[in-house]
Amino acid sequence: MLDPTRLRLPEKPALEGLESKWGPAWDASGVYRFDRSRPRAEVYSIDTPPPTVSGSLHVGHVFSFTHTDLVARFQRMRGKAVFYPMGWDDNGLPTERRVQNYYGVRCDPSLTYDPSFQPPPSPPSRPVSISRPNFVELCGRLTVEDEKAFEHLWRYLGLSVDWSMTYATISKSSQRVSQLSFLDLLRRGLAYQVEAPTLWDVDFRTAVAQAELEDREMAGAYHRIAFRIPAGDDVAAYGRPAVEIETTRPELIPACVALVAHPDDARYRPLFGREVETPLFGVRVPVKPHPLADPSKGSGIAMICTFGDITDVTWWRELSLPVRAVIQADGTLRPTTWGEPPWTSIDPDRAQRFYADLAGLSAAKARVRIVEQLREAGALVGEPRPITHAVKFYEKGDRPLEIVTSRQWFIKTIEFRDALLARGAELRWHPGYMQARYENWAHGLNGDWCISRQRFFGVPFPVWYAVDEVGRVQYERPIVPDAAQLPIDPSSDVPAGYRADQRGQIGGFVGDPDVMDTWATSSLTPQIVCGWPDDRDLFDRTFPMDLRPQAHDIIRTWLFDTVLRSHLEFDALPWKNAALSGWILDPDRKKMSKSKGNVVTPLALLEEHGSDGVRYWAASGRPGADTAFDTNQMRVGRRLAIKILNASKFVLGSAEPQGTIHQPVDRAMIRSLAALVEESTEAFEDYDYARVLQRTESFFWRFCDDYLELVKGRRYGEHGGDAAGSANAALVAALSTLLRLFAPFLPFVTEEVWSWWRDGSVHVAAWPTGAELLALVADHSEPTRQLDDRAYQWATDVLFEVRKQRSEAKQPLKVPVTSVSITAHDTTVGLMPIVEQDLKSALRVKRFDVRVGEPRAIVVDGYEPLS
RNA sequence: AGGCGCGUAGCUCAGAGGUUAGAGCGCCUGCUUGACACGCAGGAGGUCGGUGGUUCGAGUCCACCCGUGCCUACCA
Repeated sequence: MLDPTRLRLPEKPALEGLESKWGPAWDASGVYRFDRSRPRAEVYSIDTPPPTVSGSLHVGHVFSFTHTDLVARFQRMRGKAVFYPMGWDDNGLPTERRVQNYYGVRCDPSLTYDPSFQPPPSPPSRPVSISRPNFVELCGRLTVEDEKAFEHLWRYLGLSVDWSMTYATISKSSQRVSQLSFLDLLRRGLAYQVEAPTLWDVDFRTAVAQAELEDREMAGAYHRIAFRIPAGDDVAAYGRPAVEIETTRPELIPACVALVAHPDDARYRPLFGREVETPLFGVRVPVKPHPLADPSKGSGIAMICTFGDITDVTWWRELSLPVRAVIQADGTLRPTTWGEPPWTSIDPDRAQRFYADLAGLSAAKARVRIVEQLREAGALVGEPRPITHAVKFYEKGDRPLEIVTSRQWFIKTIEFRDALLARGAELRWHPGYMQARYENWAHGLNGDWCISRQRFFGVPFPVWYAVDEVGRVQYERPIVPDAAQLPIDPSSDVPAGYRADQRGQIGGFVGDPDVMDTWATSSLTPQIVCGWPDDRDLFDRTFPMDLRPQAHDIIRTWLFDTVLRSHLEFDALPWKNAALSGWILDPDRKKMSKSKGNVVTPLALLEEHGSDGVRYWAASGRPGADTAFDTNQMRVGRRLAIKILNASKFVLGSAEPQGTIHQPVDRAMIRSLAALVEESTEAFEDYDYARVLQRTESFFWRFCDDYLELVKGRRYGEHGGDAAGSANAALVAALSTLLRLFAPFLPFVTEEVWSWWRDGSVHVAAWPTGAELLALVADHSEPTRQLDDRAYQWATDVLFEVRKQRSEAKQPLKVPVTSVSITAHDTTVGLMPIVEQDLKSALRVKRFDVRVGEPRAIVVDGYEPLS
């Protein structure tokens, strides 16, 4: 166990510089390299979240990535070949935005590639227009820089990633996987294209998915508006000349196609099947019954517009209404000619006059204008009533979403809802209650997954369309490339059987202009990292994966979509376990975010508190629990690391002679350490790393404060070589065990100490077992165990009591205690000979006067005056 | 509105039905002790959010309520 010739103890051990010492050493020795010769059963594979590189890593990333590393290190020490790659999510809108600002450029897809283009040295005030390939090149250039900075931080933090296995979501190989999977879904009819109302961001001018929505509270107003019931109609049944609706979006009146009320609503039943006239525009629209209409909302009758919200889409579809769309892709009201279907009016000139004022305005401006018009026309009943209400936004957007009809690609989701719920139940969630969020989301899905985006930097749809003799694009029959060709970019590559000069020509072809949503590629991370489909050997050794670690706010996107893709592709779960990390909260309990200006630079944190210190803080956050940002905890972690250095120096500094562990106190310590190991292993297997750290730490402090103090004199040989040998053997065994228990949490300090006396890395040392400790002790009979435990307990009781009295007497420790009088039960008194020597040394007590009696008393009689 | 967390010392958190509810930080009092002053020893500090219930026994289980955070939803 201990080789004195191997021992190298530093004079003054310190934490400073351990990160830059061990990072490169691990890299050189390859301790974290994945051994791909191992069979699936001996592999532990991790589907690491690829952080978005356009931006910076924040303390929340450090927090959650540490959690994954803890598990990876545990599994590695358990003997698994850990498959732990690292990815970068450089695909998508955040990168586009960052490149635009960083270089001062804008993508103009109509331009052609300029091979000699160089971005201006500093961003010009007016952005430079560049072609899509040039733009994509700049995205690549910038993300490479970002990825270097990210890797440096992760290495400094001590993530035990195999750095030879990094991937980027925009890389050629990721694009190949993404396009292959898409084409496979297309072939099987699981991906389809359709022109339909879709959620639309008017600033980014792209479709977005349901999963990217968020509600924001906005100021708005209810407008009560009168729809005239045409003369000549029998209005007696309704009894009034007009019906009043309430709306928060009066600017959509020109897009109104019907009114709707609940079928059972007696107030409006007389109107069902009749027509009413829209104010200002005089368009006749039917009044229809539908159960979704809520009699208690507004006036109980609503106008249906194409399209104000998702309910409008439902009504429009289910009631077979026409489309009368006014909001354009850029969010302004379109020019429209009244008098032609569907823009028919009883008074087209009047309608045209009103509308001329609105055309071209943004929705917000049109709202203001139309309220004036309605007021003048007498159609506004009362004044608008201000309210605040939840409005749907694209999560990265600045203006409310609109619903715009456009041609988009979808992946079938709805019909798999039940199967996906079953997959969710099959997955092991850590913590378990996170499954509810997945189920919430699956239950709430209201459409298939829209994966096309009208953007530039992303994985292109690998399809072209023929253009027929009259110039129509044949969307129904996409031309697909051969799998071997992938990845392709249809905007520059040419389909088989065509020439490049036929692009955009009659009888020629066009490429699909869109790119895939970033989640459409991110949802394939298991396929990407495990080598599907080109590296079948790697795939068989790593898939389905063991663990997906991620934050809980992207269950509805990354986790759900990955389960969907794996279900569709392999009819299997992509991983066995999902571990959800919580968020980092401010001291005031709000989620830390950049906008609040309270994000700390992670590297500065690591440098100040040491990577081990920061990891200690992160590891104290239980799976799934939101955790307060607390530099105090980092200081505590740092102190623990320093304590490990010093205690190790003590243990190793005088570890001769080694003997058998035969002293009751030593045996008791070893047995309780064995119990800790068993508990820790079980907790770690259940992903409860926080518990392991907490228990190990608490054991370690007691070990230092009580056990080390108790055996200090003995191990220095004050009570003979045999007694010293037992203490030394127990100390060395305990140190070896504790270092390995701490290794996943504090990789730097544990490796440093390990290197003083052991060959190889602690991070590939075997995870400790209770059995290996118990084997060091010969006698485990019940009477012996009880005696040992009672002796150790009694010794710590005396330790505590005498320390307390010395402290109250304000006596320095160097002052010897002349005698301690002890009154106790006879079984306790019987323990005194076992622990008396240790206690005398530890407490500087000259003599114990012991007698049998009740009640128990431990009394310091006096202190020897210093000469 | 429905669902899921959380509520324990001033702060951050452990307490897996069973002695007198714990730790760290902070605070107070001592102490340069031969691993460590980046340290050591000791002390003060609690109606376990509330009300009922189950139990020999509840911080722990059940019901309801309060506060707080998040997820979800077709709120015109």
